[in-house]
Amino acid sequence: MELSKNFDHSAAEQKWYQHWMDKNYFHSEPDGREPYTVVIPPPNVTGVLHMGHCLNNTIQDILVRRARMQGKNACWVPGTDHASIATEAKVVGMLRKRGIVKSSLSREEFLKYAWEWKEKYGGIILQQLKKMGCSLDWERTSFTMDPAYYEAVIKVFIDLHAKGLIYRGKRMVNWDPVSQTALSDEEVIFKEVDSKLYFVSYKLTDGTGKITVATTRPETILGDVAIFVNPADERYTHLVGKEVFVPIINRKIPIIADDYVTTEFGTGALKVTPAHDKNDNMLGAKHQLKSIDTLDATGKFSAEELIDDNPSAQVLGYVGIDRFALRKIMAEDITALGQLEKTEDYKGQVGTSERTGAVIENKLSLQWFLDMKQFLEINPEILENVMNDTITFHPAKLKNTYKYWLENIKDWCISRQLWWGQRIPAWYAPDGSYAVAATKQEAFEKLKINNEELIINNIIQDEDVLDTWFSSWLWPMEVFKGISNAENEEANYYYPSTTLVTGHDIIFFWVARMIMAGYEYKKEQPFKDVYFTGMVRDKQGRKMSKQLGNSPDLLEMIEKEGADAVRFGIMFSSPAGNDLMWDQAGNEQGKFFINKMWNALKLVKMWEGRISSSESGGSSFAVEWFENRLGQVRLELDEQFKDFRLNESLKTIYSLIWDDFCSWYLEWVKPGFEQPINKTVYEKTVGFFEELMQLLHPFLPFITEEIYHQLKERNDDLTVKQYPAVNAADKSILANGVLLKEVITAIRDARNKNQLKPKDTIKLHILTENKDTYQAIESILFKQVNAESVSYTSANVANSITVVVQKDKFFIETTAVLDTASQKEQLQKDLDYLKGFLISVEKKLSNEKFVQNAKPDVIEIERKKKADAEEKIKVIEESLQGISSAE
RNA sequence: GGGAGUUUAGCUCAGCUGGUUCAGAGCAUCUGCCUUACAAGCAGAGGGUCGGCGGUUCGAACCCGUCAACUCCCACCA
Repeated sequence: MELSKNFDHSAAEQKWYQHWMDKNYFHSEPDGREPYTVVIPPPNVTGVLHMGHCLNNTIQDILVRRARMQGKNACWVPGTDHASIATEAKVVGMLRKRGIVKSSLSREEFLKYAWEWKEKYGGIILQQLKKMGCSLDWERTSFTMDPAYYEAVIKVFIDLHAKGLIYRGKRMVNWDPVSQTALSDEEVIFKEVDSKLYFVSYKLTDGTGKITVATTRPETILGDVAIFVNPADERYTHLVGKEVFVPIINRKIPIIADDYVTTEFGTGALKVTPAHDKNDNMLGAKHQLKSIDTLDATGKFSAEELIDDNPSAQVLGYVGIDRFALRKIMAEDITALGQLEKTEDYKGQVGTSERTGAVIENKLSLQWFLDMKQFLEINPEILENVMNDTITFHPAKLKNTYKYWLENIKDWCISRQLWWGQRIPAWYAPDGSYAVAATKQEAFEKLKINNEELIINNIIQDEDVLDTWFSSWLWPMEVFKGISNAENEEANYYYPSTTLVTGHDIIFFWVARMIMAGYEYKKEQPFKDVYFTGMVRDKQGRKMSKQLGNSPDLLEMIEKEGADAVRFGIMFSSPAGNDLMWDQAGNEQGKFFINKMWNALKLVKMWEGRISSSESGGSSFAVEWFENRLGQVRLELDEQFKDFRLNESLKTIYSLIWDDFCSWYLEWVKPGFEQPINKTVYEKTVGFFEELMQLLHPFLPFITEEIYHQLKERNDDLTVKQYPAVNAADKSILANGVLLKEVITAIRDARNKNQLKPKDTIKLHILTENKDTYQAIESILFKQVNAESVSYTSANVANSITVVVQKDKFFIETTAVLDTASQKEQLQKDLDYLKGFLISVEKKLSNEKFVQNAKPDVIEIERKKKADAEEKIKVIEESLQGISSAE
């Protein structure tokens, strides 16, 4: 069958993925083999594939495919995360478009819409992974809100609550006024913003003067409960103990001394609003001050807690005004009172919501927390086993980051004021008491113990759901039902998983917490290696983002350029843990590479029809050399894979195929025009090509499978073909290969420099002490430098171009006019370099301290260098004489 | 404010235990080729004070100190 001019990626991708699926190659069941388990970092169910996923999943696929070909029982589990905030926001947005307001719906109605939405759009991202060629076990697709998974999350909550690790409390939390929910510290992103520092004076109640404070948030003034100064600050010592009026509202508040206050900042006087700031809250608690919240859940002014102050009409006029608008109005109103002394420009950090981008408010709120410190005390392996590499981080530098986080850990706020997610299994009685239980009935039984009158219909479940990460931290266990059905056969076989591949941006969100859950519930690490990928950036170094529009459409790209080319592009430049600058040019290089292999295939297929049964002729050296070269590279690849240096592996294979196989080997065995090819050589060549495809397969699965099948008729598939054992390489053959390449290059260079046309033939004379070596490679040399004859000589050959390689001399006899001057110049240059080199080596060897201190083998190498250099100098000097005498 | 990292060719990066597999790769550039698989190619070539300074050592891209620039993480001094 005639081969197409180019590789048709669309057809191959469709054909082979379907074929692999039909054969069920990606499905895994526990058996006697060693498992190689990878759980996908579940993308958001709302997500679409982007470059980050492309990198991440390509890496996972490479690892999994290689493991599969190494005879391991590879299992790569796909799935999605319910992503409570992100998904709820999407559903709310969708409803708004249809003219439905969330608050008009009951919880059940809302969830019905949410599930509808999930069923419709939820699986898209998984389908997209198929386009990339990912060899996931689709029969194991999981979702963090699957019934069993849901049950597992609830079970864990109840268990941790029973152990006293989960508690409910009124704490200062990060409040997102847009999604109207509490957030964990990790979900808050600090951004630098230009703001203003307002200098506001507060009048002393005794009429003796005023005190001025600096604040960035004048809108919180009505919630002030005190002014603080540093006790050592002489400017204010006389004021401590006095009272001032809060502007506008004229509530009396005290001036208190506390060394928390920095004298250098602003005026050295600090207004304190315990309801709106973590530090203020801490100060308020320390000095037993009350807390007055002046904002509602949406960040609008609320006068509810100001009721004691008999708010004026002016104050009531603020009700319902958004905090940022209020800031301006407040500044104006204080100015009108003559109490705004000045403003200064100020750069400050503002916390924003990771999901909505809204500026976070600190808010005192009743929430559920996980006691992290206690959790870590119970499970010291969480830190220890990362530090001692039981769980190995790649790159290792992230161990520090991990350690620092654990050592400074704060309690994890796990409740969210949302509907989409696992609903907190706590039930409240009308008297405010509550019970944590799996079902309403159980909760009722518990509550009834202390409340005999209680009626079941009067207890109500907590309205909130759990943080998404409180479900995804169970992922490596629960995808095998390791929580909901602990100690089942599959969980025991596949857990702990082998390698986790994820972005370093979720080391705290996810990786650390999976390690926590793993040790708490399985007393075992969740994975052995963690490969952290960097962020994908554009070639200017900017993060890929929707706003910038610098993120290419991955699916469109795959469609156009092929999955293999895209995989090549992203892998070719992605060192572990470092950000990678993605450039379209990488895809081009991938396409060129694929084309190169396709052409090599065409060449080999051309030989198929003219195989000579004669065993004579052909180059046995080329075959032997490539066989050994393959073995050498296989060992190199093993090392690289061990350290997860995947981009280096790809480069190694790339060069092996392009340079060693195509540029050297195929040229060496290529028969003359329309000449037959030796049968053994042909079969070996096909075998080599197969092995190369096998090595490359994890990286570029489609083209390699296609070529594998094109090479000859067969019933097996590359995807599951097992790697052969590696034989130790024969060093002398490899050395001869290096020599041969060097000689060919040097002679070609000499031809180039002497302006010989490619078609001009030459007569080659070799002056060497190792004639045997050259006789083995003579036929290749002959062909590769376009010589009409090769012969051996024991003396310089006059009127020829002289080339020196290692200790051997080559004389190129040609009819073309020779430029002896440039030849001499070149030889002289080499000679000068060698002489300088020799001097440095001799200096080293005559240095007593070197001879004393250096390792014997290093000295031996230096001695050899000296001898080699001396010999080579001699050879070049002779050549120079030869040229001079010929003139 | 604390911590970590980076700095090597025009660009993106390797360089793992200090020593000839140590100054490398790919891309880009230059020269010559439409050579019977491939011009998406072939054959070659040029290009770097290894961020600066100082030190340790027989020997430093590599170890130490220091300065500089950039990046990231953590931390809400209002």
